[in-house]
This record gives sequence, structure tokens and C-alpha cells, in this order.
Amino acid sequence: MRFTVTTWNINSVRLRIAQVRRFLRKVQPDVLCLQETKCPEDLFPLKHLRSVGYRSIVHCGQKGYNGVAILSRHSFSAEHGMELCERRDARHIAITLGDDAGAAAGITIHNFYVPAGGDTPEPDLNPKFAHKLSFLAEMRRWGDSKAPAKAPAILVGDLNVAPLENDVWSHKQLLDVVSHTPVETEALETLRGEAGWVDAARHLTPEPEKIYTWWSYRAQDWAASDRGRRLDHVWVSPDLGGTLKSVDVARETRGWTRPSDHVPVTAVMEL
DNA sequence: ATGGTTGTCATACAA
Repeated sequence: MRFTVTTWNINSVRLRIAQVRRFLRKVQPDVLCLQETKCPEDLFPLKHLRSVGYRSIVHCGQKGYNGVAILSRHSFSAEHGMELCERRDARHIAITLGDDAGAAAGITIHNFYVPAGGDTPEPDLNPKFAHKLSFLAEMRRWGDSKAPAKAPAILVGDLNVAPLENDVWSHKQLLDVVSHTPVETEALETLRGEAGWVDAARHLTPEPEKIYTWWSYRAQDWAASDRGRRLDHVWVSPDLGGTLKSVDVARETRGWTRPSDHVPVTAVMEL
């Protein structure tokens, strides 16, 4: 059975609902995980998503900021989002696929939105960066607590860290830039490795090939300068590593009218 | 070294 999961930081699901529908109609992933929905619970556009085949939807939102959602063509049971860093921010949600998901039944999918961390990579001067480091530390403890995780699982999301040298347009020039500082990249790689997660994109496309999933809004010509970063990730548990068939970065969506600054990342598995 | 853009919500704030 072919199984596909997509992660996409949509930067307002209401503003870009037509783009979400366009993507879903074309790619038809089994599961779509969204971040930065920026949408209160009662305003989530359920009908627009159900009508294109996504009958199972869970959303965890707050007004104006953050927000994560999972849409599925199959049934699932939803878990409450974890409270991280003693905040009720809507930055995590998880599901376990139901019996109608065929060979994917029983797989748990975690959707994370890691704090961006502000501009200054100094936790003592910048509370947002301190929050980001605390969040990553909590993710590490959470992963360790489940290890050796034995049920098949997938972790996706906007992790707001580009961990490898070729996950950014210039490793040297970004060493002091939040998202690629050594304290962040080491934290992310450590928590991934300890829990045994397989980085799907790099499993199939090793370095030194560049991979980007985000381009700043501030570039004059994002495509020409191509100063991207790989901030969006799909990780699979070790037992699923061998099922990975492809990972597609939908770069073309960055060229759509009024785009998100992130593009969808879709992993295909053969279960 | 600096500012560059976008979205939400209404004036800064987060990214």
C-alpha cells in the first residue's frame, strides 16, 4: 500500500484555504499536517477541507498565532496536544490512524511547530530563543521517554531548524543566524538520533545536495537568489525507514500568488 | 551594518 504524508506551514489557513484545496486535489496525500494555521477553533474551515475528501480533521488553534492541524482521508483517534514549556501554545497535535487506513492502521503521526526563536541567538538576551531551546530540550526528554519506541510512528512539522550544512544556502554565513546556530542544530540532531528517527529527506537525498523548504518573504526575487533553508521535516521511526520511496518538496507553491513562505514536503512510503 | 516582507489585529508583534 502506498501511503503519503505531507507537512506544510501554511501561515494562515483561512487566507490560503484555496491553495490548500488546490494542493490536496493535485497531490491527494493520505494525511496533511499544517502549522501556523493562525485560526481560532470555531473558525477553522472544516467544510472546505471535508469537501475535497478529508473527512477526519483535528485542529488545535489560538487567535492570531501558532496553531496546528491534521487532515486525513482515513479515520483516526486524536491525542490532545502536549503542553510544552508550561504554555498552552498550539504547537503540537497527534493522531493514530484507524482500521480503515489499511497497512497504515496503528501508525501515530506527531505534528510539531517549534518556536522560531526571534532574531538574537542569545538565550540570556532573547527570551524567544530561550523558549526555543527549552522546547527542543522538552522534545528530547519526550522522545527519550518513549525509547525504544516500538509502535510505528511519524514525526513531521516546521521544526524551525536547518540541521545540516547543505540545509541552508550558506553554512558559513548562517552560523550566527537563528535556525542554523550550532546550539540548535546539535540539539535537533541529538534528539532525533537518540530516539532513532530517520530523516526521510536525507535518507533518500544525502548531502551535499541542497534541500530547502522555506524562502524569506524579504528577498527581492526569492527564486533567483534562492537563499533557502530546510526548516520543514518528515521523520519516521526506524521500522518505517525501509518503506520510504520518495520525498517531494513542492517548490512551485512558493511561486503562487500570495504564497506561504514555506512549501509542502511530502513523503511517500510503501507499507 | 542595515533593512528588507507578511499576517493578524488594530498597533505592535511574531515570524
